[in-house]
Amino acid sequence: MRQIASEVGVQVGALYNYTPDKQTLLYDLMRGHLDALLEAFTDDPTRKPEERLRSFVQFHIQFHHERPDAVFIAYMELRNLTPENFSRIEILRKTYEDRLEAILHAGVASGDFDVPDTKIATLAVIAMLTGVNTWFRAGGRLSLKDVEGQYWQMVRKAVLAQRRD
Amino acid sequence: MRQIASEVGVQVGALYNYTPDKQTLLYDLMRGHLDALLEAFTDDPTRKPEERLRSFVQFHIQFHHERPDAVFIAYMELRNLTPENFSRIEILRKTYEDRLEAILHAGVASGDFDVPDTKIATLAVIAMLTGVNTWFRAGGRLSLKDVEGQYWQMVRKAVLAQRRD
DNA sequence: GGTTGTTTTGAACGTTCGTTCAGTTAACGT
DNA sequence: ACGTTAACTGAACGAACGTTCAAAACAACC
Repeated sequence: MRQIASEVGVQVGALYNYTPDKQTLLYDLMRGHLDALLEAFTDDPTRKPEERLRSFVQFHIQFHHERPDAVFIAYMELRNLTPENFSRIEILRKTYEDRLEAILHAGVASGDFDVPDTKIATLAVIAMLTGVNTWFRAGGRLSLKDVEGQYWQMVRKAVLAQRRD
Repeated sequence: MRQIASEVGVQVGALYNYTPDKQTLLYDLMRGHLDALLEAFTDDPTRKPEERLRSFVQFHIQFHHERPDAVFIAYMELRNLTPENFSRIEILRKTYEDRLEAILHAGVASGDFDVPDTKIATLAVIAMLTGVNTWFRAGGRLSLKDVEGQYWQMVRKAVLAQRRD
């Protein structure tokens, strides 16, 4: 709390005009992040599953890249939530996962995708995409667009139904 | 330190017969985990890249599943290392990544795999596999063998050179 | 059984932490 | 200019933290 106050340029007591306590502040930060995530994501169920998945991959990478601090907190501070707040955050996270799973499910139903278990594929894809935040920094060898393209190709191939031979 | 002492069944002062300070204890835990990881992993460069990759996937999932606490610490406590210790740990982690990258590189060279950038594919695969630890618990709907199989299929398809049509 | 060496205890130290609050300062409509 | 409301300061509180150390307990060997 003292570090936050100092970076904001205020004494620590002043923070308590904005949050009842530290736990609530942490919860509000995470909640705000996940609300923004769910609000920003758009999906058009009338499009082809492959197009919807491509949109998801691009969206996820871009959204997370723009908010490295929020993403870091949302992952690393989970264990400091009270059980009640943890449950609330998990519900939001699950909601987001369900958006991806719906896409994978549609693709399996249409025969475009082939995965044995859409739930597992969902978690695998999200883990893979979120991993970008741990290493990607703008200004390096590759642009974010390059990275998006490469991850999209890997995700696409991983779930696509293979032509039989 | 008091919590560790209490779970060990000892007073807090006694811990300092085993570690000079808390930072060193944390570093030793991480170091031990990564040493064990590198020691346990085996790779046979004379086998086919696809076989080597399959071994890697299976090994990674199994090894991490057997040590949930060590894995948790190795990821969540990174930020509490001093810069010197952080660098040392990063070197070990990079060494492990290089093992996987060597496999992917061999596969690309032989034409079995097709990825634009083996470094990115390496990070993507590891992030995806390590993600298993965040949700898999024995005794659920799927066995660890099932999970290994499904992740292997996704990884395999993601990096495999596609037949052209 | 006594001696030596190793471990553990129990208590204390100086910091840092989250939080509170009386008192001061700033903001603003009238 | 004044009065009211909102925001911030500065100092304090109790608790928890990492660490130290003299004294006590234990272990191992002759």
